[in-house]
Amino acid sequence: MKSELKIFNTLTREKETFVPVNPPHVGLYVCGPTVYGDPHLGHARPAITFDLLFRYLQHLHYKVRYVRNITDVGHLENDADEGEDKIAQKARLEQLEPMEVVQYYTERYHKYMDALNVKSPSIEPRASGHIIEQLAIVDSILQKGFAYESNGSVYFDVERYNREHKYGILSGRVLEDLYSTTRNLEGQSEKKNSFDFALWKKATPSHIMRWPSKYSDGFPGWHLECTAMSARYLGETFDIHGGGMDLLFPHHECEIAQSTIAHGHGPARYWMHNNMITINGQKMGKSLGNFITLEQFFTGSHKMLEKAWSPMTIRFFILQAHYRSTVDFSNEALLAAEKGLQRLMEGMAQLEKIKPGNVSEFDVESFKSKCYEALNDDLNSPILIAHLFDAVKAINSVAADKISLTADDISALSSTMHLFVEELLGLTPELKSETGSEMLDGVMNLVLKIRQQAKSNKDWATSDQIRDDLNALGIIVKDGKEGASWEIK
RNA sequence: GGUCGGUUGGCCGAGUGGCUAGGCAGCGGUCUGCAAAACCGCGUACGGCGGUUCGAAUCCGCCACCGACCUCCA
Repeated sequence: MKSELKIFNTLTREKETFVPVNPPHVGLYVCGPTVYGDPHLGHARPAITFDLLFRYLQHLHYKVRYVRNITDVGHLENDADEGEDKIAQKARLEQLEPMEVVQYYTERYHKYMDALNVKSPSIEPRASGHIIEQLAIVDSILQKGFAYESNGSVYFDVERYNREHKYGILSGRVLEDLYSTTRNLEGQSEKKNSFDFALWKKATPSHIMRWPSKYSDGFPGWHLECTAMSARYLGETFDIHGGGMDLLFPHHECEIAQSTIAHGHGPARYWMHNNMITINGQKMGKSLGNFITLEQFFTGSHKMLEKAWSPMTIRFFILQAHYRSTVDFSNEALLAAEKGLQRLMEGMAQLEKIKPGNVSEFDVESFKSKCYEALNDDLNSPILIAHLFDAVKAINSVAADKISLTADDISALSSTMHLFVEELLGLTPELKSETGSEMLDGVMNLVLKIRQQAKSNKDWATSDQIRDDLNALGIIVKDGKEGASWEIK
């Protein structure tokens, strides 16, 4: 039941059974961030999507090498191959060495990915550390006649490529259409066609980030880094290439073209793309100025946020939608996610406390199979979560003495829940109180004991005062069959 | 304009040609000294118009609206 993972391959637009090139090894490459700004909600989506994939593949006993790059050079700010390098621009504006910018935002990115419980990839290579590999690919493509030099820069000849291979197989673009739809921008005279893309760019005198090459002192084109680094660490053919849908064209299309010339074939067998996060139905994007950083989410410091949202709430919110659907942000939706997550985590905690019975009235095996089926079906996390809630309902019913479960089944359910909730979905209980929990436990037990005594004496005034005052302090008292329990809001 | 995708009950969000998605919110009930929590039950939704079919939210066509990509963005 664990086998038969199906994933939607953008290349074929169909769900395909996943078969690795060299089992048990799996090569996974995901386009990482360009580190020139604080990580925002948009960064969380691919990170969490492919984190789930990474975790699941490992669970299936694949030996996964997960490469997620850090783009620290070559990503231009503006129009096609003419703008300022993003890192360089930020460095200029803040009067920093470009690598200071890179260092700072890389650390910020790591910090917030950790908070979201996103596992580190196996390798996190930087574009600037692979200039030699990138230049080798430039040479190779140039030698084979699919690129041309122009004023110290080297451009990929898309028209020539299209004559022998098909340009647009991933995105469904037709080159003829691009003639009319690609913008003709100022200063593109270096290129034969506007849709040609840079493999190597000659640096202007003011450009700080530059490396020597036989073409010019310059820097690599943006699309090249992924081709160079994926080939270096995963080989020229690897299993899965992932990224956001917005990278589908032109970035991934260009990668395929480069790779096809340099290596004789496209880089990956399966292409996976996560959809966008929207705010009020519109894509969240830097250029639109409507993005909310993760820090703002976690602290609530953004005018659109009604309150702070915890990392696990964000993670759960994202996992509650399928990765290929857009997910629309709103405070209301986040509140629903927060409460839902709480219910799930309380169910997990309740599971450790319930008492076994003689019979089982919840089919744990069938539940487990359904959970696997959900993930096997193109990582359908919302369906998985729906099944998890069915289990929570069963757990609560046992706690309420409505149904019963045998000790064996409780144990099996417990390991299944931990597997799917914590290990695979990566949802962990959040520490609500950081200090003095042992002492607090003792104090609370005392307080609740006194309240119980008051209740026994029908001294409702005292018992209610304890409850209400605790509530005002942020501690919720819950009365149950086995006595009262408490938790911090 | 071109290409692609979407339109599901108050909100979010799955989905298969006929069988309850799930969460949040709401309503009724059980439990409770009261409340909270928990449990039980309820709403009978699928953009519009046609078509295929015994039967369609699910297949086809047209229309409307929304979005993404076509320029950097996860």
